[in-house]
Parts: sequence; structure tokens; C-alpha cells
Amino acid sequence: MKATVPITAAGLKTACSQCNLLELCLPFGMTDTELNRLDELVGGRRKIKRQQPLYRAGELFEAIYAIRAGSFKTDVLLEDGREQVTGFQMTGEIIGLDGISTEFHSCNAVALEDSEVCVIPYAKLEELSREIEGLQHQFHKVMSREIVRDHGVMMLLGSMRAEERLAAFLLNMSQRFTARGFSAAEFHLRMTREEIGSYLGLKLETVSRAFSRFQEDGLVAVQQKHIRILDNDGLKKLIQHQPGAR
Amino acid sequence: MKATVPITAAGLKTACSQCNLLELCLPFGMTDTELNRLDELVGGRRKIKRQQPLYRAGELFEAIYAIRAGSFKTDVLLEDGREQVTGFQMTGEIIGLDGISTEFHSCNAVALEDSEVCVIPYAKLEELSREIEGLQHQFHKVMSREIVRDHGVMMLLGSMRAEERLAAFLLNMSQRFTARGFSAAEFHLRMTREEIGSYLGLKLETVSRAFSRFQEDGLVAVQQKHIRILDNDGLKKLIQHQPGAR
DNA sequence: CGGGGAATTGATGGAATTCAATTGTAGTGG
DNA sequence: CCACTACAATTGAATTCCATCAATTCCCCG
Repeated sequence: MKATVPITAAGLKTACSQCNLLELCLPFGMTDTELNRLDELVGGRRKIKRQQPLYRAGELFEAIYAIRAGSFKTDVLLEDGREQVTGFQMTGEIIGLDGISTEFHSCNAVALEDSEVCVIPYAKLEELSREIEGLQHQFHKVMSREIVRDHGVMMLLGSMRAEERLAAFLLNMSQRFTARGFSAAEFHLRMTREEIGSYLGLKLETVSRAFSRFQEDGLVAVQQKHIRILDNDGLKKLIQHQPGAR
Repeated sequence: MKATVPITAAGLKTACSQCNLLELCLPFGMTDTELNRLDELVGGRRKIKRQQPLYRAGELFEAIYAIRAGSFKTDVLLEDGREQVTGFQMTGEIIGLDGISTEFHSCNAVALEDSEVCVIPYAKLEELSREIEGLQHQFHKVMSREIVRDHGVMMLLGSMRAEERLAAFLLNMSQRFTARGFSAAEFHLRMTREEIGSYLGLKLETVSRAFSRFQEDGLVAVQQKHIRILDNDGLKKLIQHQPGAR
């Protein structure tokens, strides 16, 4: 093993240059030269068990996280108990950016399955960003992408009907699974109907009914959390220009 | 006049160090030393007439903008004509961050009144961010704040009822006017009921009805776009723990 | 194999949309 | 300056979609 590759307490390589998630993660688009300088970026790894928080709203912000394995949800809680899921995150995606703004996390991040993240100390990220142009640029892109994604969710919540929202959600999941080398047509959702509902601004019963409707219409085959998309174009058509749309 | 202060075509100083919006804008929190280096950041100014776009979705992204005077809305359009307003921006706020992600703008930015912006060429911002730690940090905070804000809107759209949404909107506007030295209780909205509705995921009639209801209940005095908040606490109470909330 | 959360499905009610008519207001030009 | 126009906002009545309440059913996990 090369001496330049650091070893964590768990005995695992943490070097980005050795990671197969590269294409999906922060180092995307960087030159080999730049990539080799990244090895000091990752502070270590952290395993999170299903249902356990990676961080909680109100906690001091010190690092962002790159998801190495597994998946998460982020949510915001209102005083009266109402919950809003603000996003679902998969491997390669960066989580924790909300904390930069105030130095405290503004939402909760909870593992949907047993997961592992790379810990990226924020101070170190800023430091390296000043030296490595590619890292700086990529980091900014990641943040901007999050903003654009949020705008898409706002569009969904603000001007789509229940079935359109679910169709958009399924197509989005499919696309992200594809990007990770999984099947575009068949996948396993890690979140409950209630979590999907919270994300889409719907009640779990409505989500369930929409799934049933899709099944009746031959758009998807649903078996609990296992989804098979039968008519991709049908789902797409559902999103754009539903005649009686609000 | 000092030689270090650049002059635009319009004959105006563009230096951040001379700007009274400092507290609200990108240079916030920077040291004097750092601030003096910012004078090369702003490429120039641009005036935008009411209803005119600052940029459009699909346009090449080259700069972000700091609003010097006036206000804007950003919106996303769906193929079928549906519009979702994703935000309203006021003086000192940064607009255009959506473009970093793909090098193309993903939404439209339209002036709600005759306005003026400082043009901040993005390449120059990245360049200076590598040299000026305070600028880098502040820029990251601005982006993160946008993400947190969007999460708040998602909460609003996903789990609040019509009147709660409007109350939250009014309180948010009030707070932002306050931060700019205007009255917290009395202000003029620059956007139409339809634009407010689009932002809040409601139809304009629903917005209008909610305004009327607030007036009946003695919470606000509404005269078209002129708003006077009579019972701030009443509005706050509306938001949290409405008994029959979804 | 049994228990319990997750999901489905049905019946009912309610909040917001839709359709429609009217009023109000700001801006324009005679 | 006032009439006129066009757009913005208000208000009412009917409809629709989703939430709510409730009862099973289905799995998954211990």
C-alpha cells in the first residue's frame, strides 16, 4: 500500500483518489493533479445505523458529509410537531450544507438504512478550496445544485397535483439510481409512505392511493417498497400538461 | 475623489467599501483590510426597468448580482405554462446563484420595480475568494442561507394551510423591511396577489380571501398592496400550532 | 409463528380551486 | 383634469381534490 494513502481508525483508506464514487461526489471534474492533493480532505469515516441521526438541528456545524454508502433523509421540525422532509440523499451526495449559514445545523439528517459517510471538516474544505481551483469550483457547483434542486421541489409542492408529484418523485429516484449504475426501472425505496408524503406535501394515504392508481393504469408495479416502472413515458406525460392542472 | 475608487460608465462609484448596503450584502463581516481589496470585484452596475428580466432561464451564466436598489422575483416555468415563483429578493440580497450549477441559469429573474444591481463576474468572484478568506466564507454563507431559506419555503408549501402561509409570508417581509431600516409594521408589497399566490402555492383568490380574513380579524389593515400589521403576535400565533393543521 | 408497524382501501368532510361577476385602481391620452 | 381603459383585487357559489377517520390486510422482524 502506498504511504500517501492515510489509514483511519477503522483501517480503511479514506482517500478520494481511491474512491469509486468519484464521478458522483465532490471531486468530480477535478484534474489528476488536483485529485492527488485531496487526500487530506477527508477527516475520517462514520457509520450510522438505520434510523439514527447523522446530525440534528441546533447542533454545532463543523463538517459536511459525503455519503459513501446508504441513504439519508433531511427534515425540519415545527414546534407543534409537524415534520417536513426536505430531501432524500443517496451515495455520492453531499449533506450538511445547511449548517454553513449560521454555524449550526438547521435540519436533522437521519439514516434510512445502515450507512457510512466521509467526514469533511469544513475548515479544511475552505482551506483547500483556496488552494485547489477545481475543488472550489466543484464545491460551489454542489451548493448551487442543491439550490436548483430545492427550486424544483418548490415547483412540485406549489403547483403540482398529488399524482404529478409522485410521478415526478419516481422519475427522479429512477434517474438517480441510474446514475449510480442501478436499474432505472426497478428499485427499492428506503423510505416509508409517510416520509414520501412529507416530502411531497401529501398524507401517506394519498401517496398510497396514488401508487395504487399508477398500478391500475399500468404505469408501475408496486409491491410495498419495491418499485418497477412499466411505462416511463406515461409517468413523464403525467407531469407535463395535465389538463385540469391547478 | 480617491484614485482607487473605480468609476463606471454611468459615472458612479462601484466600490463595495463605499456602499451603505454593506451590512446586508456580500461584504458583510469582512475586515477593513479585506474590504479594501473588494473594489475590483464589482464589474459594473445595471439598471433594470420594472417587469424586465435581469436574466432568463437557459441563458449563459456569467455573473451573480447584488441588488443595489429595487426588488426582484425569481420563477421557474413549466412547459405547460405553469409558473412557480421561487423567491422575492430585496436590496442587498444576492441573485443568480442558481446558474453556478450548470453554467446556465435555471430560472428567470424579473424586476418588480425599477431596480439596479451590481454585476459580480463569477470568474472574478472565485478568483478573489481564493485570496480573500472573508469573502470566501461570506459567499459560502450566502449560498447556505439560500438553501436554508428554500427549506423554510418547502416547509411552508408542504405542511401549512393557506392562512398560515400568508401569515408567514407577511412576517418574513416585515422582518426583511426592518433589516433595511424600514417600518416593520407598514410597508408596500411590490408583487401582485398572483405572484404571492404562486410563491405560496395558492391561487390569487385564496390569497385575497386570506387577506380579507386577516383584516376582519384585526390582524392587518390591507389596502391593495399597502400593508399595515396591527397584531404581530396574532400572526405569529397563527403559524404555530393551528389546531386543525394538516 | 406471532406481534406490530407499514400499507392499503373505504367513507366522509373540508379546505382550496374553479368559474364567474363586480369593484377598485393606476396609468394614458384627449 | 377627468374620462377611459386595462389590469388588479375582491367576493360569491359550486366543485374538486385531498385530508381525515376508520377498518383491515400485509409483511417484516424478532
